[in-house]
Amino acid sequence: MLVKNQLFCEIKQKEMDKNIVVFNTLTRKKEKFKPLNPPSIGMYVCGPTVYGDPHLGHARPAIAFDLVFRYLKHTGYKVRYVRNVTDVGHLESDADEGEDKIEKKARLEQLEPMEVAQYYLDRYHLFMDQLNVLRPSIEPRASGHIIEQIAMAKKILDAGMAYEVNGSVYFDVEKYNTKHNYGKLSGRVLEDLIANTRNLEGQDEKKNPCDFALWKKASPEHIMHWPSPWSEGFPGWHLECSAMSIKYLGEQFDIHGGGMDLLFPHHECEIAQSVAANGKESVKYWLHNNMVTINGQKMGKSLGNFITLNEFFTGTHKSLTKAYSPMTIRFFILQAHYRSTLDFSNEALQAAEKGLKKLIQGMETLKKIKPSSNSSVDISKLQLDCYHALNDDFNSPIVISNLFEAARIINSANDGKETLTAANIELLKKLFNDFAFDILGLHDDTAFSGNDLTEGLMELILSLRQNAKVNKDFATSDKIRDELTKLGIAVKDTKDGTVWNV
RNA sequence: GGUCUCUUGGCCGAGUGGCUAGGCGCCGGUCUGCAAAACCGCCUACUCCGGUUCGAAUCCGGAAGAGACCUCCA
Repeated sequence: MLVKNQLFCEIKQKEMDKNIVVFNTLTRKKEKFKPLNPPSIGMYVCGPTVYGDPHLGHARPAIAFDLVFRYLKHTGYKVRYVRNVTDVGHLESDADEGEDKIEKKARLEQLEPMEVAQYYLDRYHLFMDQLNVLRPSIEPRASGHIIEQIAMAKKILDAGMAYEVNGSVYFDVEKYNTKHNYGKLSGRVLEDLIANTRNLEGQDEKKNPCDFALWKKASPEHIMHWPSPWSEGFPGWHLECSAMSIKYLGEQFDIHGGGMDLLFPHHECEIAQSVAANGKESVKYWLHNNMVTINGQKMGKSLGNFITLNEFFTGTHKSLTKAYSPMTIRFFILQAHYRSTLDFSNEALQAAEKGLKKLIQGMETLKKIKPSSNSSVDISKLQLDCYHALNDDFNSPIVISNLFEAARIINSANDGKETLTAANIELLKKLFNDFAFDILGLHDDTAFSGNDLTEGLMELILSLRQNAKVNKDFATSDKIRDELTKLGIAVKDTKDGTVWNV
């Protein structure tokens, strides 16, 4: 019976994996997902620039593409997932006069640039691990691929699509656009771009304000620089992703992901670079996640309205009424479709926290359900609906709604209002294992304690002790103090009230 | 200013040309020493104005509002 059931599931699964549909930004339509070389899939996602603590906005693409990675693997594909680390290269065009971001921070803190990058990369890993985001197959660093980037810039120069000025190399957008379409991904028209691009200082080297740097000559105060045929310098903003994706996934690969804010110019430039260097586009499906908003506005570095993951986990940001566990954050993000904006609020986060708890408890309750000889529910429909939802552009909210329905069935069965057969129970277990744990990557961290839990508990214990003292129940009040002492917590009654420390 | 996107009930959020997710919250009930949990019920929405249609919240046009990108950003 059980074997038969599993077989049925496997067959169903094979049917399902051929029907994945993804929204391709390139065509602005949902398209049938057909890998270039099944069962292998190449996926590249733009990773973090490691010069600050990761915030809620960084969790969105990490989790969105973690879901894609997990689901594609679940359906039997062999996925090579590459996510880069930007530890050099992003120019700042404002008052900093082209100073490298990593470097700027380094000078402020009197550290080696690589020391700063390493520190924040470690922080990034720490928080992503807590969010149960799987590590990518390869995590290449831009600083480790200078040679590849120089080689690609050379190819673009050889193709006549770039020019050198004073040791810097720029991509010739206008020339490229005579043969190809610069703007095909973002839907922009070059003439409009030229008319609307701001003229920033220090850009007189460029033929056209739209041209972007492939290689930039380092100014004397620049400490991060590498030798190249053109100058001691550093690679331009967009080159690393093109060079590294092609190096590890080939000249053509299946999926390229990233935040919608990278669509232009970053991803547009990647396409131009690939076409100029290799004569063909490298990406088949472009997937973009939407932004996390706060008070209706994008949460981001530049606006300074971001809340770091560390602040969420400890409840230490002024906008937070409490600490939220990593799984609460993960669940909160998965409750919205990856292409929709997601608005942060304490209320929404608390709703996510309670909802997740309900699911986790449903799974626990399932363990004690006694099987009946007949069934009053159809579990396989829930399973099928979950597959349909994921096949339809990774619709996690629908999956979650089906899991809630499963939890409702479990609770009702526990109340004797529904009946479940042994097969039903097995299927429910499989449902939670596959979708909640394996694909959505959720697990039980309800015991997670933020700093405020200890504070709250101590406040409670000490108020009970105070009550005992007021009632002259000194046996109880002394017992509380002695037991706390045994636990390593010192309690002292001062004239300003009771204080404690570990 | 240019390009694009969005507007769903108290909140968060799916989705569809007719069968009107889900969570949280509120209220009522069952249960309960009290509470919690659980279950049942309730609150039934789609910015506005036109049009197409037997029928639109869903398609088309217009208006208003919000946002993203055009500069580093996930």
